[in-house]
Amino acid sequence: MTHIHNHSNCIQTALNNASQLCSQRGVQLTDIRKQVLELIWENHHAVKAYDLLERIKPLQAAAKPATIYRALDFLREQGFIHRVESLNAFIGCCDLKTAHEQLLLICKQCNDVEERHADLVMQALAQELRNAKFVAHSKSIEVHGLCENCSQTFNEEISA
Amino acid sequence: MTHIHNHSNCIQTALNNASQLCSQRGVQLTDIRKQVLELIWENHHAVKAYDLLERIKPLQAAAKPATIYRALDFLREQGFIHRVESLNAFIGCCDLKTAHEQLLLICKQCNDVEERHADLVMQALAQELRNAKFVAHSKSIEVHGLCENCSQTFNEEISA
DNA sequence: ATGGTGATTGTTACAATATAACATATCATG
DNA sequence: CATGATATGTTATATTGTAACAATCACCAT
Repeated sequence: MTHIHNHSNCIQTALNNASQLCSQRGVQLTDIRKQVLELIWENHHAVKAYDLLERIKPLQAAAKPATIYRALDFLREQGFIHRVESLNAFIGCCDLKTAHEQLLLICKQCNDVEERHADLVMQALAQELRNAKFVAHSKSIEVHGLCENCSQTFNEEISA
Repeated sequence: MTHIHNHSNCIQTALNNASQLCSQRGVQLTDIRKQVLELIWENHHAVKAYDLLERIKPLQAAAKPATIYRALDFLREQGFIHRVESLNAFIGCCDLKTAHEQLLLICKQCNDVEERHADLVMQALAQELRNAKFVAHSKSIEVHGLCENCSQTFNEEISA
């Protein structure tokens, strides 16, 4: 994620892609699902399920935990979002086209989550799994730390 | 993890190493902490905090959630256990000597968790983090699937 | 030995995350 | 417009994890 970008593009792209893929797949991007996806895309932070619940209530007065978790399940099955395991939280998937296995870089400072393909990491991992004779069904690679911007800020602060 | 092994060795080694490291570090491996570590090492499955709570009650009648979570915090700080993020569960660390960043292979069938060094994966990841200019504080790599034994069993079943 | 200090544990209460189960409504299609 | 599948409403509860403060214990200097 570059620090400065036109985020409304991100949202629009995500919604358009999801909409199109749902049509292709014959599944329904209902109001609730779309609203949840839109709320997740409000920024590049990982979002908690109960935060989504609070934020969807103006739109869906009847919303309950199950409302959110069902929408999240759907969006995950369709590959539109990732679950950040180490945070019990969720982020929009930036890359619906290619393989849905990515590296997540989670900044402790600004809370942004950056998604990266990291082909070489995935290749090395695939080799390691062959060595281990382990048949993988799903992979999660999550790194916590400071993103480029925040580590710069940090350095400026301590040298000031 | 090989399927057949003398597990009492695993437990003894883990407890001895922990004990020795605590002495070196001037921290206390109290009864509770030792008992929790021993319970975690009862097998190579990931263990849930509240399962530990039930299982420590015969030994510590007063045990409450905080009892377990405090012990888990301590054991993690000391690097004696890993938290399996994708399971909200914990396993003993098999490798106290080298870097504490490993690949966890989690079998859906038998629930065993295998820890692997995966140097090449870590190298590729380090390179990717340099590319991203991301300063890592902690890493979690978790793969769900079938271990060697269980995938063999599975193949035998479907060919039978 | 003894008293002070920080570390550890006891205890109560509660917050945060997630699911089960069943009723109702909506949709897509014949 | 009837029907089955999909989606949502609703209530209740299970699971996971913390906060806050009191009591106790371990260690060290005197």
